[in-house]
Amino acid sequence: MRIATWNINSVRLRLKQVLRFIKEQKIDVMCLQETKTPNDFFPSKDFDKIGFVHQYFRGEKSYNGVAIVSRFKFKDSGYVNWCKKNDTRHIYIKINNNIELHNFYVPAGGDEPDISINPKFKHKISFINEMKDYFLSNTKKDKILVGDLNIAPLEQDVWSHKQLLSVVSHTPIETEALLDLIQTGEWVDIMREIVPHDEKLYSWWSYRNRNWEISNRGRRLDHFWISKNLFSLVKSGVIYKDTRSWEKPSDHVPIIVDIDF
DNA sequence: ATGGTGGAAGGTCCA
Repeated sequence: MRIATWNINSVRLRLKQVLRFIKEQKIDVMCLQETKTPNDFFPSKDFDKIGFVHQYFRGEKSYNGVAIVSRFKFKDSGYVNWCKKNDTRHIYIKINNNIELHNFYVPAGGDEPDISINPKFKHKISFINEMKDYFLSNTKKDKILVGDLNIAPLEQDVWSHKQLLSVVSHTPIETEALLDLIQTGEWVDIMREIVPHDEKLYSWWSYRNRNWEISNRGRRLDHFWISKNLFSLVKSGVIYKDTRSWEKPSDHVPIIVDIDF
């Protein structure tokens, strides 16, 4: 089974790119973040046409929104309202063998990395802490977690560790919280299991840099995790950088993982 | 030190 995750920054504006990606890469289950559209306007029929008739999505006007579209039937679906908000940042489904697949869009956190003055940053930290509590109390062992977590946890997950230490996405408060979440949840960070920690690895390049490929000031904000006991089933994992060069690109690129079930 | 760009809106917020 080939599962992919991608923050597409508007599912309606990026529809052609998503369909092209699914087709070219032969994706089976596609997880999307930042769909930015209410459920009534989600382009269901366009996914039906390519055989992705199994769909679950939660969206809202202008902001957030997550979706899972699949060529395989899934058993169950649901979501959690994190931080007592109803802001469409999470859904899950159960794929075959009752494996839970969670799709997250974690708050970006604003500009100021200080919970006492920046409510957005406080929200982000609370969100990560709630995820930790949730997966500690959810004792089910067979899980996958994907999405835009808006944190680049390791030194080589950003173009300059030193220069980004006080930039939201790479502050110690965030990176320590995320690494703690990985550890306590007994997750394997698949891409970092495959790519050595001393190699740069990014999934996002800002729109604000026209020469994004030359300057290569990226960050690894997007993640694909799996429960430790399932990791032996993972056959490959790739951050698919090509889409960043496509016409009208998202600023994020997809992650593709092959799992043997 | 600042602003650079893009998306959903149709002014302004968010990333």
